[in-house]
Order: sequence, then structure tokens, then C-alpha cells
Amino acid sequence: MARARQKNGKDRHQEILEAAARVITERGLADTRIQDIAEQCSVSPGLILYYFESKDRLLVEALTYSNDRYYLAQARDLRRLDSARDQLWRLIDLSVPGLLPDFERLEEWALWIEIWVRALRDPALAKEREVLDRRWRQSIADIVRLGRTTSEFAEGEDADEIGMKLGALIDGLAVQVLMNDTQVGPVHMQRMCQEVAASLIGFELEPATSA
Amino acid sequence: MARARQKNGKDRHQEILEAAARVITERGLADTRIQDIAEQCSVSPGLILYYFESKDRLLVEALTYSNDRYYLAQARDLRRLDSARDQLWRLIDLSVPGLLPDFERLEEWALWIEIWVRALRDPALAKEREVLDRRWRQSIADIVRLGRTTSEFAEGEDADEIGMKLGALIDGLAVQVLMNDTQVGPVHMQRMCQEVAASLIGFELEPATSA
DNA sequence: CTCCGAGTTGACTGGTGATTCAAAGACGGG
DNA sequence: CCCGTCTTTGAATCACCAGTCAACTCGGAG
Repeated sequence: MARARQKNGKDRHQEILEAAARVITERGLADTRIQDIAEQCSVSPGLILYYFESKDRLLVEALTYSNDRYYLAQARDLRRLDSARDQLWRLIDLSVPGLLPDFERLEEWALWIEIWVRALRDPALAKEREVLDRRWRQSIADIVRLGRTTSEFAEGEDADEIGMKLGALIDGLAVQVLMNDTQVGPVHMQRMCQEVAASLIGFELEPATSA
Repeated sequence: MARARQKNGKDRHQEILEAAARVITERGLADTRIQDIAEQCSVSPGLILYYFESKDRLLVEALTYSNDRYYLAQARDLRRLDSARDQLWRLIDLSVPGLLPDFERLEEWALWIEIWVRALRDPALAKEREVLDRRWRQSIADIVRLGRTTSEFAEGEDADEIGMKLGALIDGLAVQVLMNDTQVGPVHMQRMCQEVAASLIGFELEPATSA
């Protein structure tokens, strides 16, 4: 009774969600039409509505689905590093839009802003947003806690508090970098995040900032 | 030849722009219809298009117009205070969504997020955004410079750099407060901003945080 | 080989909303 | 009072798009 799959192993649901995320990134949530998503999948518009109850539901699902994927990829990436300091630096690098060619994050930040706008009026999405956001701050706080158990970092301010501050800083700067602000480029953002992180956690930066 | 004004002294342009800003805040940029704006002004939809070339232009103008008004009001408010420290604390208070009953800023932050989303795809608005954003960071940096000339603050990191960091932190936290995040309320945001400001500029916080 | 149902299509419906436009005020100057 | 111009109206136009639906495909079960 297993649902027949199409050529590639993927599920149509996922395929559509990914296509939707791509279209939203390109055209913006407000200008995304069902037709566009259908074209991304090379299927007919009718099929999209066969798999999703409505356009609205699909879009919201696409936003959170996509964010989730990015988060998991990031978590996997960080887990490979032993040192808390390395993890923190890596997390910053991964968060800077357009810093790492392979892992640009441009797409994700654009989607994240769309989530904000929509969450203002969509209570269900608002709840989702809070969960996703908490997880993100948490991952920073966890790195701080890790560093303290291994004595890489000294004890100090509450780790969750640091997570909120650093998380908010990264959010704010990422928006500006994403907007191509001429005064806040990726490398500049990276340095500022490192400086604030060092100050919040309480360690010295080496003179030669790690790339 | 002066254009005839209507009953109240206001210009139709302004009246429409303000109405548009109100509607955008309520319904969101994407769901704002010309009809809604017309109703806010108690005029017919046709008139809106008589004063503005197109809905798109009107909306973009409304966003920047509104931001401008808020900024000027804030600048006027700050100028009344002599001490740099007071100015900085006031700026923070004014920035926290929903902290001061009279000056909620909820509306402004919501519009600001709409600007971000739209600026991603509208080069003209993107340029506007950068100007507005720079001015905002600048006003923080100016307070730091003021405090240094009056020796309230010690010399230290470049003031513009501090402006970017603190500005980004406020942006990031404001979004969360605006979203009604259960872990980041207005008072909490206020305290975190004060702590980071004190640390960046280099002064001690009094034990009893000023309300 | 035939039947069945999930998967898929694309034409169709309905509603919506921006924009246009011709006609109708309103108002100051002559 | 009459005229011309600036405002304002509301109906008409026009395009667009979400969602519906009847028909078609196709692979597997019997």
C-alpha cells in the first residue's frame, strides 16, 4: 500500500515544499503563485492543490520546512567540531549571508524575514516561529555551556542570556548584510560578531582574526 | 495658484500616506488594497490613484514617509535631554516595542519589517532603506561621541562601530519582542540593551536599573 | 487481460482588485 | 453669474489567480 513514488526517490510533498521555498526566495512570498511552484516541479498547477489543502498552508509549511532543513544541516556541521570556540566561530561563519560560498545562507535569511512578516498576522506561524527561534538561540547557549564544561570558557553571565544577545545581534546584522548594505559587508559582520561574542563570553581575540 | 486645501489643514498627499501606513500596519503590506486606504480617508478609490501614480509607488512612499516621521519625532525627543547617558537610555526605551505606552513603536517596527521584505526585490526601496538605516545607526554613534566630548564616557572603540553593533542588537531584539516572544519581553529587552551598551561603551550599570 | 484507484492534467469558474474614464462637483477669478 | 480648472466620484474594464472538476493515464492486483 506504500504510495507509489516517482522516478527519483523523493516524495512529492517534499519536492513541492522545496520548489515552493525556491520560488518564495526568488519572487517573494507575496508574489508567489501556484503556477510558479508547479513550473518548478514541472507538473500542472492542479497537482499542487492535490497535495496541499490550500496555497496558504503550503506556503507556511514551506517556510518552516525549509528553516528546519537549514537548522539540521547546521547542527550536523557543528557537531563535527570538538572545540567550543571552533563551534562558535563556525556558527558565526555559517550565519553570515554570503560569507561561505558553499553555504551562503542568503536564501535562508530571506525566508526568515518572510516568516517574520507573516507571523505578525498568522498565529499558527507565530507559534512556529517562536519554536524555531528558541532553538536557534539555544544552539548558541549550548556552545557556551559546552565551552564552560571543558573549561575553554570561564564561568560568567547566564548562557541563555548570551544566546539571546548574540542571536539578536546576528539577526540584526544579517538583515543588513542581506540587504547589501554598503557599510556592513560579510567580513565586517563576521568580525563584529566575533568581537561581541568574545566580550560576552569573556575571552581574548587573537590579533590575527581567524578566517 | 496655491492648491486648494480641504477642511483640515492637511494636504491630501500626506493624508493618504498616513492612511496607507495605518492600513499597512493593520493588514500587512501584501493585503493592503486601495479600497482600504480610500476608506481610511473617507474618499473614493479613484481619488487615491488621482494623487498617486500607482499603488506600488504609494505603498513605497508610505513606508519611507512613515519611518521618516518616527525618526524625526525620536530625534526631537532626544534633543531635550542633556546627558548622553540619558539620551542613550531614552533611545533604548523608545526602541523597545510596547515599552512606553505613549510611544509604542509597535507600528513602526512592523513597517520596518515590511520595508526589509520589499527592499529585497525593489532596488529603489533598497537604496532608501540603507539611508534610513544609516541615519538610525548614526544617531546612536552620535550619542556616544557626545558622551565622549563631555567626558561622560571614556574613549574606546570607534563610535560608528558601536552604533552598528548596538543598532543591530536592538533590531534583532525588537523583532522578537514584536512577535510576542514569551522569552523576550519589553523589559527584558530593555535590560539586555542597557547591559550591552554599557559593555560596548565601557561604563558600569547602577545596581538599580533606571526605569 | 481487465479492473481499480492513486496520480495527474488542463480547462473552467468566481471572485477580487488595480486602473481607467467620463461625468459631476466645487471654487476662485473675471 | 459664467468659465475653466482642479477634485472627486463610481461605474466599467481588464487581468489575474486560487481553487474545482471531469476526464485521462498508468501500474499493479486479481
